[in-house]
Amino acid sequence: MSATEGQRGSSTLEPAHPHTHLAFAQSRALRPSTKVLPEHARNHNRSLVLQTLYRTGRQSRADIARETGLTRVTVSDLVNDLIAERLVIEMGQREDARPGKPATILDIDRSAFQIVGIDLSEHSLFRGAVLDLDGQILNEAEIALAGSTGDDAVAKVLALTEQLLAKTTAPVLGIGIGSPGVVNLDGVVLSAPNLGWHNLDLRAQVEARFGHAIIVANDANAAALAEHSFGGADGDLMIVKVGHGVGAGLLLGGSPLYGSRFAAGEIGHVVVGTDGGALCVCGKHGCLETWLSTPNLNLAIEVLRASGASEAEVDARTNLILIEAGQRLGIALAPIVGALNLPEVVLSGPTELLDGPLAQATIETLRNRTMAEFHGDLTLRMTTLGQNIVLRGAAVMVLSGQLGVS
Amino acid sequence: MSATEGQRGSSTLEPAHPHTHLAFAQSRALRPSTKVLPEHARNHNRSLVLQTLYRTGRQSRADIARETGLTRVTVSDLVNDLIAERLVIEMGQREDARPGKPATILDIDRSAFQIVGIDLSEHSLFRGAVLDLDGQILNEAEIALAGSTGDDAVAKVLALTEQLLAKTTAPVLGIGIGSPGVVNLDGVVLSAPNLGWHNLDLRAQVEARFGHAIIVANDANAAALAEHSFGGADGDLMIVKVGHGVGAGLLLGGSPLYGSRFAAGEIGHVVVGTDGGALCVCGKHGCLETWLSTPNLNLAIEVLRASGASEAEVDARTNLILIEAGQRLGIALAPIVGALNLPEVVLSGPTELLDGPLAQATIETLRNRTMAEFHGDLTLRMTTLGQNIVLRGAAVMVLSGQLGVS
DNA sequence: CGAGTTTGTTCGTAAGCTTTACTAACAAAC
DNA sequence: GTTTGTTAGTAAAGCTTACGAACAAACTCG
Repeated sequence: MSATEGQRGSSTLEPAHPHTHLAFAQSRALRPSTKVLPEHARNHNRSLVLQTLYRTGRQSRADIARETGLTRVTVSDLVNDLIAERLVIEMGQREDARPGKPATILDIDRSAFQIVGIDLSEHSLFRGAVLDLDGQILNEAEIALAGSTGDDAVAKVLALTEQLLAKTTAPVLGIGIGSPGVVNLDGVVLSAPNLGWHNLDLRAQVEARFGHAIIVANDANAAALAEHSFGGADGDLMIVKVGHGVGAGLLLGGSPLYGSRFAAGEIGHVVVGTDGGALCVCGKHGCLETWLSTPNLNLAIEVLRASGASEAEVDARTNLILIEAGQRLGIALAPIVGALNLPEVVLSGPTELLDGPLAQATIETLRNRTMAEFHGDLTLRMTTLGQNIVLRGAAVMVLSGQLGVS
Repeated sequence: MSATEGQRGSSTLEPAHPHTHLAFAQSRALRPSTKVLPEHARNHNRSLVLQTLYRTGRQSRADIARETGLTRVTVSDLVNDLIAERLVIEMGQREDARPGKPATILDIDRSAFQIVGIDLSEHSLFRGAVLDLDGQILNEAEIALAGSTGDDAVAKVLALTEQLLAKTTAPVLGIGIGSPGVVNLDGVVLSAPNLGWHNLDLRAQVEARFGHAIIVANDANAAALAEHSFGGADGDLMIVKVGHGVGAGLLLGGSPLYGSRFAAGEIGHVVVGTDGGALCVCGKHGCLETWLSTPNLNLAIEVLRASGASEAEVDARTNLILIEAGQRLGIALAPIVGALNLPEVVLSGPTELLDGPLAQATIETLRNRTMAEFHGDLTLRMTTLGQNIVLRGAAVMVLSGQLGVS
């Protein structure tokens, strides 16, 4: 019997029935699935320090200690590591006059690393950018898709990546790729019909070629992360991407929802309403995409324009088309928004189509079809990040994966 | 400069641009929000050991070490703590003949503690039970609600709790309560209209009276946990509770979804379909509850019986009513199931209504309205836990909150 | 100028997990 | 009956990590 054993035995014994509290109360830990070693804890705290610096910027070690609850000693130690890794720099002493030794201001060296972000979700081209650690775009590039699919499309991803890497002017933190379709956590594109990809290990292919840290995820999930980190949204939101197809990304408690088969957010082929609808390429009638995808909307509007009606007539009937589309979106979203108690829905896509009668009709329909108590919390708006939302989301994935920061 | 600093500085310096990998790659940690101390890590590992014992049962220290990845030494140390706390007991040596020193079999002492579970979700009574650590019901009790609301209803909760505590025959691990309505993480019932509760701190009231660890949560969330822990469902599921109202509980990745205002799963007042529907108490037309709640279904069937039609005719038209209800449920669930990529929907409620044409119509409607690729993964079934689902879910909450086990 | 305040570091300590090495206890094979 | 090899569990030592105490530096304020 060891001394340790004896001590513990007597110190942790519980009082007897019926009034027993266990000494420790596991806060809300559900199903711990892997062991935790001291180094994991250290990494966590390291990220915590980075995180506070990333969000607040320009703080002293003592500031960070107060905010994180760690001691100044521990923060100093972690910061020393971060400085040695060139991630954090000392910015000189704090200016403002107050008692005590002046603080040494720290900040993440936001120009020390760069991120390559790539967006594969557009119909006719792949877009990419070099971004700094703040998610600001430093350089852009694009490559026409020209109908490429399969390995040809992969080659274009690699070519674009190469172009972008050539434009970097600092060490590369990682490469983030937002791809359409169903992507698993290992960066394997399980299915992206438009690109002819099935079980394509895109992450491995890019890594084999360039050797950086690569993260591949669904484009809408990337967009949701961007909206959270850079668009001012909080941690619970749904982003609806309207384009050639319709897809969604869900962020719950700050984390993307992937779904049991990584197909969360694939709402384009959910049937909307109980009154039929147009035939969809998938074979069903009345899928959300038949109401809402940009090709379908633009087609309807062009038919209208070619009809020879007056301009006022065309405008009025265009509005009706957009309102109908918005209502259909609202009908589809209402059960989701209600079931998830979502406070925020964000639209991404062509502003001229979405940002007006369509969005208005969507929010009205949502309110008409969900619980009234809940309406005060419910907002629907266009993204503030425009076309770069997936690129910036790809950067968030890299930041989050490499630094634990976002 | 300390030796430590010098070592770290030189050992963690990164190679130069453009080919940089940071020494550590944060696996998938998102936004660390609090510091982690060694004791937290220890608690986590402690729960990990308990968890493997809870699920597998009857293992040796070496077995646990192999399964968790911890060393035998660490497992021994943790197990000694657990034995001192009376949570784990040695069961003697392993029987089967194999080389080497025979193993000492351990198990959680499943009779060492008991749990009180309470279900407030039924319309006319509160039900409760004493359960063991396996979630088996040892003793039951109930108390007629008799129309009580507000403080009267609270008094009945306390009375029922007292009855149950009197029936316990071992130290009480905690008290779990599944309440209808909107419940926040602190056990405050923000809103439960049927009970006349608004911002009622039920957890505090029960704790003040009995002083145990109390967990209060939404009934459907509790049911979802029960279905996962005891009903054989995996970590992603939606449970739909049909009763006086209609509510749902969502489990994503093994964790309940609470929603931004703790109202996740409140789908009873989502409008279904685009063709009107009956007027709901909430003022809207065609809410899910108007199609599916047991009072409404029973009323419709009774009207039918009183109509003087033949028995065959009544049966046939009853079937039509149930099929219609099932279709409406499917219409409401399709966007949710699609958006979340949910593999499993479980129904809880009166078997005679749900388990037949209704469930059949629901699954068919779901399949007709979601992506075909996804159908192979999609199952819909009745719960296997019957009426005790919320009670047992309440026990899971206590197990998970107190031991990190479920 | 002295008192008080704040910063950041150094030193020693406690906790937690690992590695290494050991003993105990067994089966199998000779 | 002995040897060999395996498995279980313990003991000791060491490393990592975070903490508290103490302190020097540098500033403000009265």
